[in-house]
Amino acid sequence: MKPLVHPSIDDVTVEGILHALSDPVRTAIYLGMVDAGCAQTCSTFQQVSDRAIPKSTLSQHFRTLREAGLIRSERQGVEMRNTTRCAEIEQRFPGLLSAIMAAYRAQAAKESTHSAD
Amino acid sequence: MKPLVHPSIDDVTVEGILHALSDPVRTAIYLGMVDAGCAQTCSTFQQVSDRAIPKSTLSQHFRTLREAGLIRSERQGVEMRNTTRCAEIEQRFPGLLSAIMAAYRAQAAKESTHSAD
DNA sequence: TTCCGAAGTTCGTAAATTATGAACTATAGA
DNA sequence: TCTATAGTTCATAATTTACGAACTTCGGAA
Repeated sequence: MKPLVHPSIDDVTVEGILHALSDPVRTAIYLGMVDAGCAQTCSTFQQVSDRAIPKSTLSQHFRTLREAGLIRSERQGVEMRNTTRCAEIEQRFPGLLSAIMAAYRAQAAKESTHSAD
Repeated sequence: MKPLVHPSIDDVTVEGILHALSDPVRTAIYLGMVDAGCAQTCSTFQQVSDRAIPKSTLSQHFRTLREAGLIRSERQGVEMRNTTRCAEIEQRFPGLLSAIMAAYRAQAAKESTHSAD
């Protein structure tokens, strides 16, 4: 297996971050990791919003998040511990991640309200 | 020609915005419009960062921005007047656009510094 | 040790997106 | 009415993404 690639924070790009977070599955994964506040394994997310994601697809999504610089993955025994790189990104692009996450949360809140109209 | 489609602000999604702005050409267009502070035509952007963009491609990029809800386009004679929908989006997703634009500007600033290292 | 199962990755191919040239539409002005 | 300009649409090539099947690793039995 190839070693994991993590871009240095200076190589992280805005377009990479936006692209990674423009996919609802990856966003669900990322938000889940942020909410958990601690390392998460891939298999934690096999089920995303009522939909079962094939593990090969899930693996690619984690790779996208990793290569965009959003998360850090470390092999630990047979599984993978994933943590967010929020702090580094906050330093490089202040306010970016929190604005995106707030927007997603606002959208989710609105959607759930909607069905009760 | 088909009439132009503009989503209502309530149908604008975060993923749509992030996807639209994860492309460097579209971002350059959008930032250009914001900087100009007034309506811009498509042809203003035929040249984006040293690269000539075919007009069919440019047309698609404008469509993507329009359908994501980022801009409003109105036919005016033979040309198209494009304006941003910043204010509406700011209301729906406070801070999102300004954080993204600030991040892009920070990145551009760093890149131009870089060559002078 | 050797074997087995769990967790992920990689590869090949199908499906979906995107880019772009060529042809077309609409409008202003001569 | 003719022509040039600004932009759109369409067809197709190129790129990206999804996912099943096969593979790799590691941990824990037996």
